[in-house]
Amino acid sequence: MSLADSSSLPGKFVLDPEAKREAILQQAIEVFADQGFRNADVQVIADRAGVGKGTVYRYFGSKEDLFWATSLWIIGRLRQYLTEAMLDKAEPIEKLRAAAIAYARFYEIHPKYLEVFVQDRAEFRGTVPESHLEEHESMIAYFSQILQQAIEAGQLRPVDVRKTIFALGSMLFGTVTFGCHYCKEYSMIQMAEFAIDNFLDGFRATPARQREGDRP
Amino acid sequence: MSLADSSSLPGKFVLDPEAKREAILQQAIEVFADQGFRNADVQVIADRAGVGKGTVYRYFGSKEDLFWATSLWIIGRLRQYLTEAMLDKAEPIEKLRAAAIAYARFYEIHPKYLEVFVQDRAEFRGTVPESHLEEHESMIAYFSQILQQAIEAGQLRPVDVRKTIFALGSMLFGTVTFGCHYCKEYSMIQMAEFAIDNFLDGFRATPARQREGDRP
Amino acid sequence: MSLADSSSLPGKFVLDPEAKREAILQQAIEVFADQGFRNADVQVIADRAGVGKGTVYRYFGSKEDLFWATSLWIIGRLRQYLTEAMLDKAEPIEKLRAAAIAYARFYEIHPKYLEVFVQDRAEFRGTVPESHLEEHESMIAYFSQILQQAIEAGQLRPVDVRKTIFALGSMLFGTVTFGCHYCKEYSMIQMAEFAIDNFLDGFRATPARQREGDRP
Amino acid sequence: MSLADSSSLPGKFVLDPEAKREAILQQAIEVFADQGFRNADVQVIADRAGVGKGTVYRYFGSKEDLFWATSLWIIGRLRQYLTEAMLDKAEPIEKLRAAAIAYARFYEIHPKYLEVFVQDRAEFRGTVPESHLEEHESMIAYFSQILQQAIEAGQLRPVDVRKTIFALGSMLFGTVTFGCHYCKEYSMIQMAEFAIDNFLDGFRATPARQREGDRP
DNA sequence: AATGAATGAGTCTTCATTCAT
DNA sequence: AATGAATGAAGACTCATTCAT
Repeated sequence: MSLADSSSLPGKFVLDPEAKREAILQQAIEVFADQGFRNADVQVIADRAGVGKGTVYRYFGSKEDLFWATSLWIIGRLRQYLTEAMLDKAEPIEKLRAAAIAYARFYEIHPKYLEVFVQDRAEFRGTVPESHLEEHESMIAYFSQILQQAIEAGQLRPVDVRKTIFALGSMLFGTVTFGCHYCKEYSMIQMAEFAIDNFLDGFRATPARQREGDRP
Repeated sequence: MSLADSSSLPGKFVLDPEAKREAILQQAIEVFADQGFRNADVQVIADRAGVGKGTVYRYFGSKEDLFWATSLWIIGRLRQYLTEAMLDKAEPIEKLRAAAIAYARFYEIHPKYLEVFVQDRAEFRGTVPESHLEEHESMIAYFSQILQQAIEAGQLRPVDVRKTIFALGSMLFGTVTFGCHYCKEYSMIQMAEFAIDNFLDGFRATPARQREGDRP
Repeated sequence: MSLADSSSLPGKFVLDPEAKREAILQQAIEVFADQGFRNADVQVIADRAGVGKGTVYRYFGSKEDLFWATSLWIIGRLRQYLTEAMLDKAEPIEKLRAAAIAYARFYEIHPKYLEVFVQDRAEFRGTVPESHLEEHESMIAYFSQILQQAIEAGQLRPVDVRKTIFALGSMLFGTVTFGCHYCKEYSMIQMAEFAIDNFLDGFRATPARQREGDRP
Repeated sequence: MSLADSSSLPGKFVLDPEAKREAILQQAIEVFADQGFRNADVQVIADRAGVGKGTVYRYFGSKEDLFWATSLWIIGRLRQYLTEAMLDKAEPIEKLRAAAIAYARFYEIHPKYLEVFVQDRAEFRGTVPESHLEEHESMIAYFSQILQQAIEAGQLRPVDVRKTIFALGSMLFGTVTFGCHYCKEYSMIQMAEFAIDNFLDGFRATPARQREGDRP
């Protein structure tokens, strides 16, 4: 081992590019969440990530691109979290319910991610990048499929699938961003549970009142 | 009427203070909606309102206070709009439905107001002024009262009123901000109608399926 | 007496022009002293004087002219104060001594005046108005005359009168502005007494050591 | 020497940080002296120093800090100048006299420095930074020591050392700032020489009249 | 004469981005 | 590849002065 091989020396860690990229991303989330996109200072992100300012630009191109990257990263994590939450659910309708509650839990666990998400909506109205739309369409397609299964299994009425998924997504978005912004009496999860149950009730093939007590 | 009565002469209108305040406010809404709060330039607002920059500061104190003023003005208009939409409805449940749809229609007619609303949530997480909270609580109380009446009239199940109002508000907020941001296939109004109907169905004392066709 | 004769009604005093001018001047001194010339806000002066901003401009023309007016007013007061301090002194040399100590006492009693004086020197290096120079020359002439008398009376050596008066003025100015800015251990008056006594000693026809104890 | 060694090429000089800092400082002195602190525009300082405005802020933090830096720099130069002026003087009393005249010469050579000094007193009455007070106390201590030696050597009467040093400093400050502001007939140096000689005379153990002609 | 609303030129300060090392 | 010094455009806010009432 030569003296130049500093990567294995303690004290000053030399990160590989991927780890460096990840470090910048994580700090960017923190700073964007705390300060808002416009208020955030790239220098602060660089400092917290332990890299030079130029490196942030080398890796992400611009402050805006960095923001999109954080946003996309969060969406990826959300997708993964929702997927895992549905793993042990057999019934399509239970998958939807589990996903909805996981959605709230995700942002309850990571409130910073929520702030980034809100920034996303507020700052960049007409300029969502292609990658985001694709990711979004992909999730819609995924949940539409599950909803379709629920309908085909006779669990839900034959509703307009796309419209219903949008309504569900909107409701959840509203619940975590708005409801819990003004309402401190209930947690996001409580509100989401309340919302999804009523939501599903409205669409059930078998009216709710006849299923009284069929959930734990 | 003498020639000196310049206030009625065309060309250069001399606005009274209230009209000037209103003009600034309207332009502020436009600019905040188009550029976002941080991006907005007070000079631009002043120019569009036809006043000096100093006048904007004279009337509103600071850029932030100007923003709060626009935000509060919009909430006032929304409240008025919702109130009018419920005027000719007799049944509590019909009032809620009418208000929900009016909520969407309000932002569909005034998309700029929606952008300001979103800015509100994104920019000022922990710093909402007292006046806003009061206004908000006031609206919650008002709709809670209607919901209570619906319950007492036996039209809705005896749900947790406050929780339900929060859920309703969250759903509507989500519908107008998020749903229609990504979904261009349906109008806000269509989505809101879809959402409110299902929402109410979930809470009806008489299960939805037994009321098939009871709405026009 | 008609009802319109409001000047004699209690509650809201209507000042005659001279009193109003005086009120503005006094408040200007306070504000210039507290904030410095550049930092001072004419609006604040107007408010404190209980007049409109326009009135300040009507009476004094500009902020700078107002400053000169305050400065000149203070010099006038100083002159009067020094004159009174010399009234009961018979000997020329005692007059000079009394004036020097009164100079310090004047600024010790009115520290705000001192601040204005310092502003004067700092802000307007090359732009002293004619009226100030005249006032200044007038005081120099006055004290030169006294000094001349002291020389003719054989109390002081035949020094260059003008030079000596400048030296005396400089020393006193330095004592009140600088010495007492950094030195909190002695009052302006103590420092001025110490300074003037030594100053005069240097110029006495009869060497100081031979007059030991001839002052109380 | 390669062509790439651009630092020695004429035309566009690339200054090292210390030289750049110095350039900004020098221009700041000029501008503060000419315009006064409040009136000075940081942009002008930057332009004259040949750097970007941001660079000024990078080096000095704020306009006020820049001012303190110039002020401190000048004090440092003054101290050095006084020290050199005393080098070839053996007698304590001659050291004091040399320092006093050097004090005047310093400001006569660098009138801009004087203006900065006056700004210092006028603008920042109660907010002198610690570094300035330390510097000041250090100089007082230094001259007090010399004065003490003069007393112990029997050249001066046993006066209150601290008080006398303050009186001397005040007199010199007054001489350069005030005297020479109004009096154009004598140079600072002439006035200071006149003042210090009389000042010392007042404190001599041997009365002045007995030493007639002992100075050139 | 008195007022104070309106104005806009003037300034400090920040920070995204670049680029020489 | 990595850095961080340098930049200058941008923008909030102030306040002396004016002038219509």
